[in-house]
Amino acid sequence: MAAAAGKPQMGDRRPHEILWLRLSSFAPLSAEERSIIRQSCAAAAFVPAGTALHREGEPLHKPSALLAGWACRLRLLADGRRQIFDFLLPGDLFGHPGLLDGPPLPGACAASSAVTLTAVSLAGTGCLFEMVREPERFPGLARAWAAAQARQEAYLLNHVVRLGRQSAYERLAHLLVELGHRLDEIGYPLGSFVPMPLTQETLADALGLSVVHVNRTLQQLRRERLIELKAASLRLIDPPALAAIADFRLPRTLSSPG
Amino acid sequence: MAAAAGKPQMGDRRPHEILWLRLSSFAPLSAEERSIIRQSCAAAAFVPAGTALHREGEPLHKPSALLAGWACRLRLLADGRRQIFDFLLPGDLFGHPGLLDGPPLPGACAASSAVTLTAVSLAGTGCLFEMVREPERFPGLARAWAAAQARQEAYLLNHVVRLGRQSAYERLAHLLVELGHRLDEIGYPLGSFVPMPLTQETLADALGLSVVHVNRTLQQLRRERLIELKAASLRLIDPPALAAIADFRLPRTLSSPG
DNA sequence: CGAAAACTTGATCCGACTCAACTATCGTGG
DNA sequence: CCACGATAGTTGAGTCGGATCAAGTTTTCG
Repeated sequence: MAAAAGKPQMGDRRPHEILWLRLSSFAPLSAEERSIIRQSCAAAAFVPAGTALHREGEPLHKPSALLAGWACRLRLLADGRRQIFDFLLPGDLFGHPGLLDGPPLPGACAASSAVTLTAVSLAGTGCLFEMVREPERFPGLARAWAAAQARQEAYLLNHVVRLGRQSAYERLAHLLVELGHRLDEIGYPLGSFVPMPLTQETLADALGLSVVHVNRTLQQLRRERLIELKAASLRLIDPPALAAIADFRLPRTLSSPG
Repeated sequence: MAAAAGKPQMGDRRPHEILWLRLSSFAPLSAEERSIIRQSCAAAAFVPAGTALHREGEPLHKPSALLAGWACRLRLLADGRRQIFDFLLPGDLFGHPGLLDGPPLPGACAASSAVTLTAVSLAGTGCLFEMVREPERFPGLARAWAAAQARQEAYLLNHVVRLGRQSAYERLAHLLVELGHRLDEIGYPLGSFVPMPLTQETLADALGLSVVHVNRTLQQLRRERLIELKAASLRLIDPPALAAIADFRLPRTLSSPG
């Protein structure tokens, strides 16, 4: 499949390009840093859908980056209920412990599991992450990393708002707009058809709803011509309207001209 | 022993001790680092209840530490709904941007507001935080900081689980056990009476419930002799039972012998 | 001591869940 | 290429947890 025909821009370019583009959108990177990134992506690992990347409570190994495919972080309750914390898209980093300090925090354990939702390709956890530990030598990488972190936390806060204070209708609108913006950042323009590999059950586990209710709510969004969703493909027909419904706010984590 | 009579252990010691104890529970600190902490706490600022520490979208200033009193991070929706993300207790750090990288991430804005829930005393945002930016020189401080961060994220994940997949009864049990453990760490033994300055409305805004329902659910917990709650004082009568009800897991973020 | 804030209580309503089919789509092997 | 089972999506009926509305009552504090 690889290219999937209709996909615009750099949906799935050379593995290292997605990571390069993503990180350099957070902070300017030197040529040396760029070459480190390329090197780190050279040995990308392929992982099938439904694989656990790490499990809650396990000591966490090296952090890594998603180059292609989707994954999520989640927790399983004792009685089988599932809660998804966030989604990992191409270009996203994960596996960070407390982060970029010297010795890698011994005894630190993952507070969540991570599972692939589609087939996925992972950056080799090689030199790249040793580098991040030397912020003086690689200031660009270190800053990009920290900014990506901050961004992810902002998304987590969005998620808390959805779960705590929004209706099913608002939650779905909010999440879909958020994903739309994230996909926009990695080359799928907002308002066009973008890949949406999440099943309704996955959406339900993320949004704290039942599958049945996710289904009905999606239909409502379709009926109102706010979204188009078929196969594994989503189009936000009216992003501003969706954002208004959901009280969605772009994370102004950093950069951004004005 | 400063004040307040009935409070056990080091509930409210000299300001710098709480921060010292807290941070050194995360990583061993050198004498030099300790003196930095003391210095930073010397100029503690007093802030009354109900004060905004910072607002969403504002560029964030220096990070700081709570030495006494409670605060919370929250977001306000357009229509007045409120969602509380987490609570800040004595010894907690806040105001972290993306964190401890070199130049302080220009353009980074707070993704949440922070408000004091009681009168509060804040560590002077002086030298302490300049120090954290030089991890090579102050490895203990840097690691403690990162660990505290990781811990806070783990609590945020707990919160997502509560909101997404638990009943009102479970949510309250879960939050109360969590607070119990956090208070235990700062000198209020688990199972004893501890300060609980949160109003039912605050609990409601944290747990995504209505005030009325928080009230009824608290009564159920009292009726079942799981908690005792009066005035601004809470006692977890049966922490294991509460933890079982709530499927509560201690964050094993780091250290801890085993 | 009075007013505001916090907490209770009861009645009613509704958003979302559950249960239980049923249909469509997808991948796979015969 | 089709038959098949499996996975994902759809639909309807009935129920319930928690919201809302509308009084109270108590506590706190100036």
